[in-house]
Amino acid sequence: MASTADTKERLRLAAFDVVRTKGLSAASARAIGTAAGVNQALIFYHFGTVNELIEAASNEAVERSVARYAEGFSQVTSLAELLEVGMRVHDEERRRGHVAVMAQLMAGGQHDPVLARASKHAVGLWTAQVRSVLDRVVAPTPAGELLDSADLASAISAGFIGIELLHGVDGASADHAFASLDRLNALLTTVNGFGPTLRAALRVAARRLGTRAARLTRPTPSRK
Amino acid sequence: MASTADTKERLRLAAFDVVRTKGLSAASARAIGTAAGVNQALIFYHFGTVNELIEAASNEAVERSVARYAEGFSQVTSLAELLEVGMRVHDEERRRGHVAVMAQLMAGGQHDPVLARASKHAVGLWTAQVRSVLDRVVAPTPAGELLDSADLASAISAGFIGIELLHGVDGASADHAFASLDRLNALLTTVNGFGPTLRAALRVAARRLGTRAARLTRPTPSRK
DNA sequence: GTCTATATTTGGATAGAC
DNA sequence: GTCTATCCAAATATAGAC
Repeated sequence: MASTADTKERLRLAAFDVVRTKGLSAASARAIGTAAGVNQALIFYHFGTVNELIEAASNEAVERSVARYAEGFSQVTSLAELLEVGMRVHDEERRRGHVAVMAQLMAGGQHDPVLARASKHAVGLWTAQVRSVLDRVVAPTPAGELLDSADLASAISAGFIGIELLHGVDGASADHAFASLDRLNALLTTVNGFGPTLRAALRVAARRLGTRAARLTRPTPSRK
Repeated sequence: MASTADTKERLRLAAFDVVRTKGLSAASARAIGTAAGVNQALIFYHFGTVNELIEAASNEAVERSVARYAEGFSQVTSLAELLEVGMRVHDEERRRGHVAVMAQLMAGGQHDPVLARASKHAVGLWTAQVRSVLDRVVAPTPAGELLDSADLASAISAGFIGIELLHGVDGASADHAFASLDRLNALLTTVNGFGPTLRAALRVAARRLGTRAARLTRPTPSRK
């Protein structure tokens, strides 16, 4: 009592699982079909190509994940709480292998348009979620004057992906990187405890340096 | 007038080039052999397996790269200068496709021990280079009291990899992430302009938050 | 919708001539 | 050391029976 039109669902789940446990390069039609307990030919019948199946699998997974934590994020009221919730979410998503899958898709997406689209969608959903919290919670605070929510949200996404890859290759080094994020966050939270004169001094100094840094960045716009 | 024992060298360069331009999944023995202008069988004769060739190619490239910028890093005397040199190096290495190759290898290294070893070596060399500058230049300053050089160096490496992947999938988003790094650096540099009382207050506050953040981190040690 | 069978291509790897 | 020829495994994708 199983095989109806949820064969597609089983294929999506199996595809996600194979990418998660064995990596993108091992996610062949045969491997996924076997994992799903159905014939590999059904992948092409239902999804067209293997990568389109993987895209569907990723989309489904990321949409569920973001929804899963949406309430938790909505209850955040400070930068410190955002740190706390964000780290809990990241930790849980890491354990579930979801970050690993995203990293695999992003690497594959560098040279495959379908995987690129899937990656952009996944990263975009997480970034939007984080950004909305930043806008609501951090923007009105002193630290918010020094940061741009879109910038920071993208940086957080990129950082998590980078740390995930580092982790799979050199776990100790990834732990170091993670510890560093804590410190920077602590610094930001500390800024929120500053008085008005101090804030003004910070803002001026940061602005001076910010424009200079921006000038250095410009040589590499998003050429693609 | 060419083919002597530098066939190995041509294979290494070709392997690097194929990974750079077409990605790891397209780096087959045949593709690399063709790019090198030699027969694919020579890959197995000289290097054993394709991945071992790719490892040799990566090792050679990263060693040359680090040496290439070593003098520039050695002349850095401040955090602001480190930002400047670091961004110039990153920009140049990105244009040369070296960051892209590292990202490909790290993704592949998640499930392949040879590629994992190559990735660890590459990331390790860059991290060590950055760390040595941090130790020399930043550690004695007020910002240095808030940061750990090993932590920050790993975070920088991870961040660059993450941004690279993000760039290939959503260029605009990657630009946002990069801008954010500038701002954080500006903030750190600003801290270096603080007077002694201010520094002390910062240090105490950061330490308080740091230990709390560390407690949150601990649940995910470098399991592998 | 699902399966079996198969056409076709591509990839890793080796044997053996030169 | 290098090449040709080749074996074998695995991959995508399709045709056609059920």
